[in-house]
Amino acid sequence: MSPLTPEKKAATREKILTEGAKVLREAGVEGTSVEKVMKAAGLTVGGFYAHFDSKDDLIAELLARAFLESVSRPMTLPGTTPKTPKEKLRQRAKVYLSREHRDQASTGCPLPATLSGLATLGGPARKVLERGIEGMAAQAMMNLEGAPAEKRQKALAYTALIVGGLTIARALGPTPLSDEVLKACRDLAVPADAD
Amino acid sequence: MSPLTPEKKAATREKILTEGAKVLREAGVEGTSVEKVMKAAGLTVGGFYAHFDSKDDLIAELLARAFLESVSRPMTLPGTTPKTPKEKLRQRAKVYLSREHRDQASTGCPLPATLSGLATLGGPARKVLERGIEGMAAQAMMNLEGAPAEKRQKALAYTALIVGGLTIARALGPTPLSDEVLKACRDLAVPADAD
DNA sequence: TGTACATCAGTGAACGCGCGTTCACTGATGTAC
DNA sequence: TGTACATCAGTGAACGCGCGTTCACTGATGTAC
Repeated sequence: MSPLTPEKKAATREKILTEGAKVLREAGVEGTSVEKVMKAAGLTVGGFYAHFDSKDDLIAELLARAFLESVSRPMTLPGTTPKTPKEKLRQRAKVYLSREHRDQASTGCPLPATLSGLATLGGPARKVLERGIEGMAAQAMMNLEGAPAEKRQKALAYTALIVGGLTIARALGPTPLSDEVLKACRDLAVPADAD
Repeated sequence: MSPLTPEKKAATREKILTEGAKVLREAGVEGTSVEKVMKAAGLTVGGFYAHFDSKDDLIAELLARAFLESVSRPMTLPGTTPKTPKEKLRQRAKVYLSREHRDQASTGCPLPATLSGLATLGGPARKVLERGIEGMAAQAMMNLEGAPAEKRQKALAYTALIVGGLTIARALGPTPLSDEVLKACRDLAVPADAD
């Protein structure tokens, strides 16, 4: 039926997406060049267009996947088993706002590197961002209490806080001030008032 | 002594910086091209290097100025006179996280458009960012209560929250979700518990 | 006061470079008979 | 089973473009005498 096995092509596409995800998280939208991604996948530039319509097409797909990963990422630290919703939120903030997450951008949240670049991009990428923010907020909502409207509002602010903290910390690099920002956001994200 | 009046040259430099500031806030570090800035200032590309060593030199100066402005910006709404520290903080958040501030990037806070790009830039730009964050936090600290260490921590988290909220809102554009994010951050920034 | 000269802010064309995209090609794979 | 052919993922060179930067120039301004 087909001259090449479709599985092989799909595998190549997967490889491009996997490597592209790393590049995107490190270099942002504008820093992600087609050649860089293809080289990382062990291929040459020209072949790219057998898998994607354009660079924007790739970026949109990468963002969509990155958000899915980001949301489905385990919220717990290895070796710990948080019980209460509050503990879960605290662990999530601890992981998201950790020095490790700040310093290893290539496997972490894609938002800090991409947020600024998205304003330039067109409609599709913005829709992806919208779904991504909704996803992060929905994840937080599961561990909040109160009326739905109140929970949603808290979840959105919580999301903005941890994203803002990580974005600033990444921009500052590994410095004392950067560490301070991370800690300050951890504490505001989940106040230690109740338990 | 000199062939041209130095005042005139200084005025031209000022014009480049003024117009450059607008471009930077709208287009970010990578979107700010020397030609764009010079055209906005009513000049041609070549003349740029009579005033600045390089594009990076311009960016660093623009950022430094933008932070100064951002910090010295009045925290009050026209026609109102907040009295208590809490009221001042609330007004600051209201202005910073307003739809107007989100939609008019060219005259607002430079952080959302520049944060992602700064990771790429070298040491000087990072130092400028550090001073900028310190400045914003110091401004918030003036209206916080408690022990100095506690105040500083709260101020840093407050800064990350409003910057994160505005950055996400700008990336989303003028949408209902974007409005929700702004409101959610305003409420978390200054809880309505005490007065 | 008038003329010749020096300075230099700003002009505009050119440079090398990396980008996204195109395209003629090649070679491995699968089909037809 | 063996041979001729078709397909198409991937190659590698080329394209047009915008970028940061350079550079020979020009023309208004100020100085020297």
